[in-house]
Amino acid sequence: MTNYSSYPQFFVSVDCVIFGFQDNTLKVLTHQRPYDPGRGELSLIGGFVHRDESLEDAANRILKEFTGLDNVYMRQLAAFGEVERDPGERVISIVYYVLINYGDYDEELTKQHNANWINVDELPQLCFDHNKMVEKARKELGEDIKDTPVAGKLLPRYFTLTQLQTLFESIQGQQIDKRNFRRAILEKNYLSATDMIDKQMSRRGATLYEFTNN
Amino acid sequence: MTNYSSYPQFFVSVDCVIFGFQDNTLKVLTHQRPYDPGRGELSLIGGFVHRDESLEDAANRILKEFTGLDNVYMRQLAAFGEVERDPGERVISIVYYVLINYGDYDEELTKQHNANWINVDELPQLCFDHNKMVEKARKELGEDIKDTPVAGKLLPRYFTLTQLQTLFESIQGQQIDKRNFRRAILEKNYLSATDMIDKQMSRRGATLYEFTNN
DNA sequence: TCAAAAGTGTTAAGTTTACACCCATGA
DNA sequence: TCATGGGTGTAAACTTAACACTTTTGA
Repeated sequence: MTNYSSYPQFFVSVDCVIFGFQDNTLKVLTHQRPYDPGRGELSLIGGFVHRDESLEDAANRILKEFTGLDNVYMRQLAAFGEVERDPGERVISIVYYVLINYGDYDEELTKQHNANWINVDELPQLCFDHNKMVEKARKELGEDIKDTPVAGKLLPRYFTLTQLQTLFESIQGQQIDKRNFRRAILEKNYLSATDMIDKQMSRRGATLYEFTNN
Repeated sequence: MTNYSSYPQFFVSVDCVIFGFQDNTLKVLTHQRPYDPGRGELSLIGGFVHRDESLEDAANRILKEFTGLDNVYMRQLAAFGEVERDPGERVISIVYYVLINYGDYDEELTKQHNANWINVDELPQLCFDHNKMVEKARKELGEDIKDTPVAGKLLPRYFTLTQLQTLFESIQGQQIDKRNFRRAILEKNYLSATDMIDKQMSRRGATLYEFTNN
């Protein structure tokens, strides 16, 4: 028979680095921690893992609870397990990074949770080791966006190439040449042009694209 | 006051995918699981996290216990947390991949633990989700070796370029052109030639190299 | 003297970067 | 008609890939 009972057990939480893109800026969803320790400090969206759910299920449940969203793109980033990372009790946290289309989340829910989007480049101090989590997630996202079509997860279904380029620029933190960007991204064949034109940004109007095999 | 006490707690283990390179083959250290569930099945080297140690400390402790080695190169790979991954109890496992020089480990210790090196390409079924762990670790190692000097961790201090190339080939699973390989690896400037010659493999002898800033 | 592994350069193909002007439109 | 963002091609630099012969030496 199994007998692990001489070993210690731990609280296990899931923290989500939820990225959104708005006003040409990469943002992270945070909220004010509603309980001690660290009550009132800024925190990533997280919660404890339940007995009957996998880590990924937990992340999905928490995400749904805070944003109303289902079926969201997420990837596990790392486990954070320093002994004193949570000054209250020993908690081991599994971190996911999550990409959502800014337009999709349920504003009522985020309000209820005191959740707010903060520019990634202007993050204040977050509780515990959450700043490290964001930093790591951002680095990872910067890699992933280069060779997988994840950028689409941060945009509405239809978008212009200029929007997409701005997204890349804000994730990578550097300017990109317009012609080179367009050639490169179109060559990858994840995009298809629609016959719609977006006139929000220019008199001339820009072709709207969408990701195929999203 | 902190009060997490309404949340469940979990056993947390660390599993190590320990890679070694011998006979021109990439190998993984496994052992026979000494307790139920899965007693006698092949398992990665692992153990439970203790209360007062970080995840990385746990990995180091376990590594020392099985191989006698300290200060070993390791990186966290992922957390595995499916509800039923361990058929005995719910256990969340944090996986590290570890690179050691095959010549360095303590053979007495590995014997005591029934540990054995197995060719990565011929792994039989391991217990639980351990095959997945190895697969993921191998993929990761394949990436890391391309742009960081981690290959050195799998080799003795002094080695020939042919040995190094064979190591790359066995990690990447494909042949590499000798001239291109040598040029590329030397350009990276992690290696320095010694004035020693290795005559094990050829009459002529091959220059021994070492990694700088190991 | 020969078998076996070590060592060594060049060319072509492909990829990445840098760079500047015309287009279409609504106000 | 003009201001604004949309759209387009080419050449140079660099990187990667393909390829074959000579060297050294111990048996």
